[in-house]
Amino acid sequence: MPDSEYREIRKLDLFAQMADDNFTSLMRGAYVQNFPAQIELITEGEPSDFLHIVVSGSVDLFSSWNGRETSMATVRPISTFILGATIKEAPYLMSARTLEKSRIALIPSQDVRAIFDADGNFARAIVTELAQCYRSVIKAQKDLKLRTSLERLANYLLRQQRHAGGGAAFELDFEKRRLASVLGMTPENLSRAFKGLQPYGVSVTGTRISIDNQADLERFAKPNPLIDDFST
Amino acid sequence: MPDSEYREIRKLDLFAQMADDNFTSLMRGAYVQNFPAQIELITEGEPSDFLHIVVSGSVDLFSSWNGRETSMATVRPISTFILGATIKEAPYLMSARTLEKSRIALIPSQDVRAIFDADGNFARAIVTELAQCYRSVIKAQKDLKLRTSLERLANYLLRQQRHAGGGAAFELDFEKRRLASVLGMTPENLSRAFKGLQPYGVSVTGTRISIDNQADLERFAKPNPLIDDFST
DNA sequence: CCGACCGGTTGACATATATCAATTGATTCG
DNA sequence: CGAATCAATTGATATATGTCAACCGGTCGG
Repeated sequence: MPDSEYREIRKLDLFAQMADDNFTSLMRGAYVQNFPAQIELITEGEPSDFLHIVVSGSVDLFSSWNGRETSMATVRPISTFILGATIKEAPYLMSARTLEKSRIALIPSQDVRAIFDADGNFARAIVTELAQCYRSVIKAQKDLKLRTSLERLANYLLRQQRHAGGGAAFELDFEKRRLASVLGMTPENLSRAFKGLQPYGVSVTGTRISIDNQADLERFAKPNPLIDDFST
Repeated sequence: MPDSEYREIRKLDLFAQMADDNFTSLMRGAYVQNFPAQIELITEGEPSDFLHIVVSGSVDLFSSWNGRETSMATVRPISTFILGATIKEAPYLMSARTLEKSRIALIPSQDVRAIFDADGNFARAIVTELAQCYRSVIKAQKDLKLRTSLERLANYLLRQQRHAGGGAAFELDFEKRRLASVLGMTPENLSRAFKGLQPYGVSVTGTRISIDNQADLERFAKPNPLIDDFST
């Protein structure tokens, strides 16, 4: 593993505070691999042998049932995924596929569990990370149960805008079809939802979004930190 | 706190393996209180000062936005709730109210965090519990995004049946209006959904459910451990 | 350059779900 | 008991969302 990557991973909240020795031994067992786009990295139901870290590129977490499929989340550098399965030593609940050419680090789950016992700082970091993931899903659940698809889109745009720096115009970082799936609707409906937000000053050209009337959109979207603020 | 309760709480996965001293000091700071039905114990957005444990009775976790409200989960003895907020030292994401007369233990969040650092077994238990909660919400999310309301009800009935011992007839443990909210539908629709399951051999009398054709219902519901199995 | 392909869009339509209003049936309480 | 609630149900209707088919416009490879 190149030194720059090693240091990037080290800087992750999950690893930043742990003892050098422990980090080194965790990394000794790790693989880092390049994958092309559209490769299925893990499949739901399989045993969770590795904790995954997206070093570059991006990964879609999705799930299927009875011939249907839905995107649950997108993982971007640098963060981990399937921490829950690793900790519980349980099967993956979601599948993962690369969205683009991606570099992924794989750390054997048993090493993670072993070092958890040996390193208090690492243990605390894992708990914090897990609690973060847990709370994120609850927020997503609230978004889904309490809002219509139009409201979900409006709030997504406000979040994305903020994430992109807060300017009136910004880029979607998803393909629209995947955005539709993440928001729990069909691509056709997403298209109509964008139209439905025009009266609130939203205009769309390809992947470029422009929010022409911030106050109006916010009045409609009613963003709420207990649903939309990712950081708490 | 009566000795029997003390021992009950001690037996919880979360506390079973920790050192006696640590458990004792955790309990020393704890309150146990009786609440009547329909009391709001916590309100979303407030700081998470206490980890809560339902000793007896039952508690509804719910959430509101823009005048709408939805049930997220029901907590029954003996288990904890809002562990995520306690760990993150972050505001509650859900409100909680007693569904019936209930006995609740309250452990100061800062004590939980302090003992986490001091007791490796407790730390490991917290991580396991958190991972469990996390995975449960993901399952709920999949249930919601991948299934129609009829399918959600069918699978709920199968889960409930199993939980009640597996016999053809069993009792709902919710009021129907709350079940509707948990399943993400209106009470009216739940009523129609029960009708919609009649062709698959489901009959309903008040809160009593009878599954007359197990195979038929399962063929329709297509239960899947990665969504419906609570234990993994 | 052309044609195949693919994502996105649009319109027509079907289905699922919510809403509103009214009724029923059980339970509580004076 | 009888009035008042309240959950549950039902029917009529409205709205939201999904499905299907057609079309558009870019991109890519021969």
